[in-house]
Amino acid sequence: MIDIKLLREKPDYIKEAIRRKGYKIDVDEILEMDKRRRALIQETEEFRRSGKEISAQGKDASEEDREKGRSLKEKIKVKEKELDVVESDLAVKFSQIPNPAFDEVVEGEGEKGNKELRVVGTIPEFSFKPKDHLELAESLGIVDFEAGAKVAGSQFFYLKNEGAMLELAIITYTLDLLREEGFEVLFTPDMARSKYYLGTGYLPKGDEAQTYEITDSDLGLIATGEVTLAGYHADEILDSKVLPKKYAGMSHCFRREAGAYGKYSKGLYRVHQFTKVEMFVYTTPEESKNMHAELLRLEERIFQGLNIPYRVLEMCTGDLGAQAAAKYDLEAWMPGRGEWGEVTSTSNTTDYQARNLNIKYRLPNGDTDFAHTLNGTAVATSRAIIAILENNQKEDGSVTIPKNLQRYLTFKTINIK
RNA sequence: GGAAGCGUGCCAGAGUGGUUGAAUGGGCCGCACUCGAAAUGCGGUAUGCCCGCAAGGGUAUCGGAGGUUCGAAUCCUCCCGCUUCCGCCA
Repeated sequence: MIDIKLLREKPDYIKEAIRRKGYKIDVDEILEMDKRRRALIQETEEFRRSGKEISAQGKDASEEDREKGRSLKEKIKVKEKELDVVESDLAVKFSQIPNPAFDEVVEGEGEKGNKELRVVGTIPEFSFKPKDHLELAESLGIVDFEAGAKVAGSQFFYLKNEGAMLELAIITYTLDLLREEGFEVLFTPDMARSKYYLGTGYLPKGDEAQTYEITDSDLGLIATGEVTLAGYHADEILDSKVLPKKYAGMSHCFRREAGAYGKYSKGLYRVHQFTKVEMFVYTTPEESKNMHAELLRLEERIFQGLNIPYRVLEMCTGDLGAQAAAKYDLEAWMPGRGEWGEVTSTSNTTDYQARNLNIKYRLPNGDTDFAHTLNGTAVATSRAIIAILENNQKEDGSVTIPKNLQRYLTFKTINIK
């Protein structure tokens, strides 16, 4: 959520921010509700104050005053009920206000407005028609979608043999690299309580529902390690001396992908469960933009190390989502379809997520304020595997393992069975 | 899954109905002492919300939600979490 004081003081700025992101929210209605809320608080508190005067008399309170106390109690109850309704209505509306994009983020609608910053690496030239990863993986015997569909449903899969080992190698390679860069490594829970996945912006209901919920419990399967990594320091006040706190979290990710059946829903590109190493940083407002650049640099380092050609996109205002003030994606070249495909995404959520989850930091002078949080994909193994298979395929259908992964594996190529 | 216990401030730990935001100790910050430091002494040290230009005032918060009472950290109910023991299990 945003700072409600900002809304009161600069409603026009917020209206403009909402417009830039392409949201439709009635700000004036929210301001009215806020006014009403504050008036009710004042009335309630005045009743309470009177009540405290009576109870402060202790045992000596007269029967007359006790009676007065009884009637005040009733009045408070009525006001509180009224206040509850106003507050919960306000909370629903207010939480829909998105995090304003930074001024420098280019305005645009949806994906079309995104800006390509650079292309890195060489797009491979094949003397034959390159196969897509699904065809490669199946003939190599390293993935089994049929069994996945039978046991768990469509868009679930088994990784087999070299495929499974490849996934582990990708993870170990990434974690080694991030440890070297000062990240703490966490293997996180794959489930979280609702306040954490809601607080990070992953909604279980609606047209684009992402999250699976566990029946008869407050738990849901996480759609990303961002949820458990943000939750790690929720309701805490971090000493500014320990910032930035950098975590590399490995988890499985579960996505319902409701309404997302499209052109690329076949194969590993869009699946209900995958493994991901996520980077997550807690820092100060002063440092968050630098840290965002840092996360992007690391994502590039990881993919350069895997020798995968990619391009960097800067998201326009219309493609940031509610949480991010700025966001970059890496798209890897995927020869099988002859197009770029998203492999990472890094967002600066400023204090927006920190407000939802109550993550603060303390300055040396004792003041506290909301921290800034940032997240970025280090590697989502399923999509990395697509890029590795498709870019390193040979005419006979075998695949060469990128050099930096070979030290983690007992084979240098995967051959047709 | 069964049984018992516990949940208080940055930490430890008092407090079982009356002005308790909460004793005491530790930590931390400031000041004094010192050439400097240690030790010692003195003072300070939660957060949200509401009103206010501010000074300041009000209100809430002792795991969470309800309830009893003029008054609850203290009593009652439910929930959540943690610990220990038993069972089961990787």
